[in-house]
Amino acid sequence: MARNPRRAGFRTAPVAAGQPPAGREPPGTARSRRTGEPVAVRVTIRDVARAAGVSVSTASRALTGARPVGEQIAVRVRDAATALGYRQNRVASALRTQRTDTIGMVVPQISNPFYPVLVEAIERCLGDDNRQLLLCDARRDATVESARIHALADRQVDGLIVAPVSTVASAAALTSIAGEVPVVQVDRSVADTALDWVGVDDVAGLRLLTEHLAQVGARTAVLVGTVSESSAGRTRLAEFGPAAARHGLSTAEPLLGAYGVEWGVRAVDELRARGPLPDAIVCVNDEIALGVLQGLRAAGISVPGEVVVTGFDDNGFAALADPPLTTVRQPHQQIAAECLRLLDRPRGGPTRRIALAPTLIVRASTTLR
Amino acid sequence: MARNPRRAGFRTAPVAAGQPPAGREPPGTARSRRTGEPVAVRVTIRDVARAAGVSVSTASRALTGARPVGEQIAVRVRDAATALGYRQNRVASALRTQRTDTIGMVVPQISNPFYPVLVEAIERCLGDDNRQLLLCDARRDATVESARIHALADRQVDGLIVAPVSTVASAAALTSIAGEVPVVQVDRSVADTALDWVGVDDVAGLRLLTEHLAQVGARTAVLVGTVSESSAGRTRLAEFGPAAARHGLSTAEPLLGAYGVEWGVRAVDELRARGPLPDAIVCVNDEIALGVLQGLRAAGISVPGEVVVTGFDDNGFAALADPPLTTVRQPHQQIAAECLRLLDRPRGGPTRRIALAPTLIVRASTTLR
DNA sequence: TTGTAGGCGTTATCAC
DNA sequence: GTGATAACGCCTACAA
Repeated sequence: MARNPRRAGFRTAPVAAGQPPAGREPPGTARSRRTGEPVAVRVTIRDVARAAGVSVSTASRALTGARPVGEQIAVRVRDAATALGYRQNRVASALRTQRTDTIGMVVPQISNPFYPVLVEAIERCLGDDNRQLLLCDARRDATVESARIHALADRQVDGLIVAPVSTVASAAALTSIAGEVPVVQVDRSVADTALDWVGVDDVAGLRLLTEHLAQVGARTAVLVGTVSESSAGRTRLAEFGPAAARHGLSTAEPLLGAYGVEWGVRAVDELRARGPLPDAIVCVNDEIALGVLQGLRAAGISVPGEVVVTGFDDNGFAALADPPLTTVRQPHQQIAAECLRLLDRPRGGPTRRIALAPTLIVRASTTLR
Repeated sequence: MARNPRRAGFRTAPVAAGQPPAGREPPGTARSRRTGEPVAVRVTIRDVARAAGVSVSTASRALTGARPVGEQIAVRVRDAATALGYRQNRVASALRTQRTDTIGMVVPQISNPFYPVLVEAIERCLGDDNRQLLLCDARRDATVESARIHALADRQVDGLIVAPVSTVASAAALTSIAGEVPVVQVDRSVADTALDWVGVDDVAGLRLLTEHLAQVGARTAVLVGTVSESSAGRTRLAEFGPAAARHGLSTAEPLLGAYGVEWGVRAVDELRARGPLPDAIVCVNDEIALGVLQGLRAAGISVPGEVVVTGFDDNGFAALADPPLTTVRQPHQQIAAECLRLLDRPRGGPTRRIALAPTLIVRASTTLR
């Protein structure tokens, strides 16, 4: 029974305490970028504890405030930390606590001007709380998106904010990852209704627009939208008809194309080929609207004289267009705040879909002067 | 001597092997978001090793490929990993290897449309390499910037890409952090010349612009720039005079204001107050140029008929302006690639400043048809 | 080639 | 309130 000295409970030949293994360079050794000489070996909490003459545990408690600690000692530890220039190793801390204070975010394409503003808003909320944002771009590709989502989860982000590339193709990865980390969808959403979502209230937005169009005297309107799989486009498409009807606007068959300015330009051609122009052209986003304005200008059609045009989002360049574009502004800061609120709330609550009210921004593209 | 059984080399009452401490919930226990029940306890490399019937080290080697491993075993391990749905815990890995496969980036303001394109380019390069981008926004504030830089360093990013807020105020934090993590400046730079920098070749850009202006018949030109501390603005300001002179353009005193569209609009007023307009208005970036176009339009001055206008950056909306804006396009993808190349190169090399050649994009704002 | 045994830096548990 | 210690999950020097 006692023949094998290595039974459970014994350790084999432990190295003498306090004597580092040596023989290889410890991974923490930094080297100066310029000189190549070793510099500023990382200051750990052990160093702080030693300098303050306390144990590592006490130092930790004094610094994190996890538990009460003697008045005098707290000061000594903090002073030592400052003197040594100690900064907590967040990686080690994360391994232990399972918290990274880092939120992951995946957007379909950061160069779509809608997202930088949203990112900025989220980053602002997080920064106030001393958390960081890990941002990924899905290149409008659900496969890339899935890889990014997993990469973020592997890095133990505390939460995940995703604007899904596709209503259908994004669903699987999102649903599966939601089992291991809190997830909130923003702007767009997948078909799976068990996932939280925060975005603009498209119905309200279209109501604002159609109401305004009716007020400026439009009788007929057409929607220029996208065939894309994005849910925002779909909702706006679905809600346009009813909203228009409620305000006495008659509508023609919507024009659907690819997301982007180019489509807006071409849509004008398609529209003219149909026959006489409607009173109003309602675009599902500002980029298409900017394309439409460009197309109309090229065709020598005056805005708002012959036709009025609206966008959606207020992407920062809408105000600079010629004529400046009437549009619906998204409540970015509110959206950001709600996303984080949902991520931070205790798990187990019901699924939420939060649609926030937008603001109508009236500019010259719908108003004669 | 042997009185104290706890001398170095002995462990005190280790817990029986294989018997978890119990009494509290292990941190890795996940709970379903919806049901609150424990689900899918984290799969670690131990589980994989056990399932494959090998030791943890062998499993690690098989998965990371750090060292050769038996053919059969490799397959067994990989199969087990797949079957269990094992995914590496990057936090633990990072603690051990001191690598996070994560790059930090700090931009002055992500809603400045120049940066999303750059971020996208960098993200693309990284994604190809299975690395992630940790993005922060400095809110145009060097204090915030410093906090962000340190937060990223504390998270052990493998490198740091920074577009400094200020030539002077950003220098201290950047220089100090460069001692512990590779840093490269992008677009803008601080005064400290010991830091690597990658950006566009402003001199070449201004040469392209002034050459083009001379070709289209301009004789006089004025620069609309910024008083900001950004280095790009400074360089363009400094280089404008010489470049113009080389191509026989006479220049007036530059107009300097705040970064942004509004300044462009106002600059037109200031310019008109001076007297007759020059032949060309050269703006240090597209946003100012868009403002100038708007201001000129409001004043009923025709572009390019009475005055020609140029921008800098080709920010995506330059093409949509009325008239479309002649500008200088930055080589984003090249800039991104060079940043990463500098970060990844072995330490100890000389400081590099890499200025990449831009492209002139001629549009209607300088060309009569 | 494979297994054993620390240890990366931190925090949580336990005993005092 | 304080200290000793183990463990988070992984990787790797060393021994076999």
